[in-house]
Amino acid sequence: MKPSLQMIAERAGVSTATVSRALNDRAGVNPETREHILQIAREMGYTPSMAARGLATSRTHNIGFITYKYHPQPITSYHVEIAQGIDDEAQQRGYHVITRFVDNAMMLDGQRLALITEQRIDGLILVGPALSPAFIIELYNSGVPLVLVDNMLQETKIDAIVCDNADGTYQITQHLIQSHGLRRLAFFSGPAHWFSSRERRSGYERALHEIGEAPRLVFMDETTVSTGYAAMLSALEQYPDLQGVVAVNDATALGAIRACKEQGRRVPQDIAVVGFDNVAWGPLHEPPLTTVGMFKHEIGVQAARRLIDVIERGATSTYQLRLGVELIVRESCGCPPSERDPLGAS
Amino acid sequence: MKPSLQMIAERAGVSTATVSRALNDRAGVNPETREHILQIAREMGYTPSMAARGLATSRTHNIGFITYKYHPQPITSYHVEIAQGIDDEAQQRGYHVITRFVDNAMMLDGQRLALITEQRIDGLILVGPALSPAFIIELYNSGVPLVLVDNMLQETKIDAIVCDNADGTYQITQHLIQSHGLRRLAFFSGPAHWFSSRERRSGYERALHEIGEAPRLVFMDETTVSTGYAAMLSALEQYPDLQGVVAVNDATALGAIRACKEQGRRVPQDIAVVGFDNVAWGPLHEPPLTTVGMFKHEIGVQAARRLIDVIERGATSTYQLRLGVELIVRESCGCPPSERDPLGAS
DNA sequence: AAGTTTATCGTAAGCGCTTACGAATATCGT
DNA sequence: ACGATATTCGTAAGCGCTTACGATAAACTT
Repeated sequence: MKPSLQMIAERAGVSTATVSRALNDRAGVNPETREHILQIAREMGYTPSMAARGLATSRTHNIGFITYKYHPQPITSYHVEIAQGIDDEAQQRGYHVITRFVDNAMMLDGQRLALITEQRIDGLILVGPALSPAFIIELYNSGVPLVLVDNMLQETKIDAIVCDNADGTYQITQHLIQSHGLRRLAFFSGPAHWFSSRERRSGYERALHEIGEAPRLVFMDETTVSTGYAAMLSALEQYPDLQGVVAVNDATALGAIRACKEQGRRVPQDIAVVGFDNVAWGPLHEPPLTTVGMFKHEIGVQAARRLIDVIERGATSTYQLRLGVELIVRESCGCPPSERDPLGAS
Repeated sequence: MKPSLQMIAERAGVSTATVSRALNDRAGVNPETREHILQIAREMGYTPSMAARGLATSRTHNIGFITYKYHPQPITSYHVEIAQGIDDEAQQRGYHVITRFVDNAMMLDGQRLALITEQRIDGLILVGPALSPAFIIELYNSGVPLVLVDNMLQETKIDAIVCDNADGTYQITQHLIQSHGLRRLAFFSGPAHWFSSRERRSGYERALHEIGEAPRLVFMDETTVSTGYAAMLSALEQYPDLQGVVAVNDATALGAIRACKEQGRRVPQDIAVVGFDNVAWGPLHEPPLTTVGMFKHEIGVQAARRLIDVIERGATSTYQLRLGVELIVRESCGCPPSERDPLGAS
């Protein structure tokens, strides 16, 4: 029989109210009796029933982690790392995370998430640029605390944690320009309505603008290996004198490189290709991928931290955090092999 | 104000008991009143509060998904695909999944999971071979329904969903033997106490035994790119006449290939290397990786299905399901390039 | 010393649901 | 037509916790 507040109260010779106060560190209980109660609770191995506490307080100590159900599977461990960051912070603060993958059908026509209507969660973290704005806004309007990750709805005032996408592409484009003397560079962009695509594109454009070069854009409706492959074929045709490609992410960069190889263009000698995300297999690829890394674990931690803060203390103003990124130079940009970390992190 | 059972009862002019019965499809309510009640519930957009229901029934409709917090990040999307399978099945049956990453510290000395003591979940799915048997057994003894994935405790009678590891390595080893005429093959094994390592090793050994060849084993204490790399160096030294390597998973296969390249051994011409897992970047590697694929999504679905069955109907006998695997022939075994699916799935 | 504040703790209601039990009514047998 | 059985539904208790409120006692005031 699992010990209840009731049982502890009897054993300690006090009322359940006092036990509750003692256990929750609330004022109004004598230090001695408090200690006594805690002692007994410890002995009996007491842990509160979250259902009961939730019913009484209408707080669950659960947070939702919503992400898009990519199909096919993306090639990255992106979500896992963010999820770990979230879980680390959540665990530390006594929360638990419920994961839900949503697809397009579920985002349609006001499908309220069961998570919300059943009051299973105190707040939600929405990850990725593929979640539709309509869906996000509807969740927002339902009143649950919300934090966006890797996405931002500019018009609204929804909290968001993103990495500095523009700075990332700016840095990596500059690297191609300054370290390798390349000028005729294309950008392979994802859907224009994706936040990260837009931002990454802007960083690339700024770098090109600074040297007075016209941007060369290729748009893809997804950001996978195959769309990267197709984009490269189209780019080679459209811009015969192309010197390099800044891809919106690593998966498309990889597809692009594959296309180059098949077309007899050597990477990086004939054409440089760089990505964004720093996926785990980047160092193992041939050539090893030059890319921009984001601190995924940290992003998760920050998202959870903000969400829990809002849940517990309420929100005053909007919180939109932009975390820095790191340029990761390997060989696909034209740099020589490096000694350090030839196998990557894992 | 969120509609409650109470409010529906008033509107319908019946008691809450009747509403509850109607909503839960229980017997003892007139078809007409039932329809009337359902109608009103629909109009008011009613969804039950899980906290209240949970308190009354001591069932949460939450299941836990516990996995090891690998560090560094593994190079595979393994967990994500399984998680999606689990979530798909869970969602369909009205369950939600709480994910928790555990590390060695948390598995130590009888740390009861808060998930259990706080009664947040009705059952648990434990994924991966890295969770310690002591930890698993303790959870098991606490009485929560349990399903193991990619792991199995032979002595106990804990439910498990695994893939046919032995058959996988048997098939792939046979492929090296029969299609490529190789005989002097090594197996790179993970920790011997890992279930999947043991099984995979046994398939390899069976294939070698059939041709009367002695097994060549190299043990690694982890199964990462770097341990694969180190294992290859050691194998080349130990077995100068080595013709091929069956690696316990793709990450180690990749590390092994990297080592070969650095040692001036061509893969697959001088030495064949094959893996297990069919990670997403396999087709993009040079050479494209020959490997064994498991149906990760299906594994997740089956695990969730079994778990929920046990939760709802109780367990009679042990359920240990072994799902088939598929041999995926690419080029690292020595086969010629294939036309189909050059970019892989994504 | 009487009134005022403060600390401690119990009483009891309530969170939103489920469910045993019994009452009322309807259906069936003969 | 009368008792026996089945169906429908309300009453009320209870799940394990929190919390407003009030009672009591202790510690201050001037």
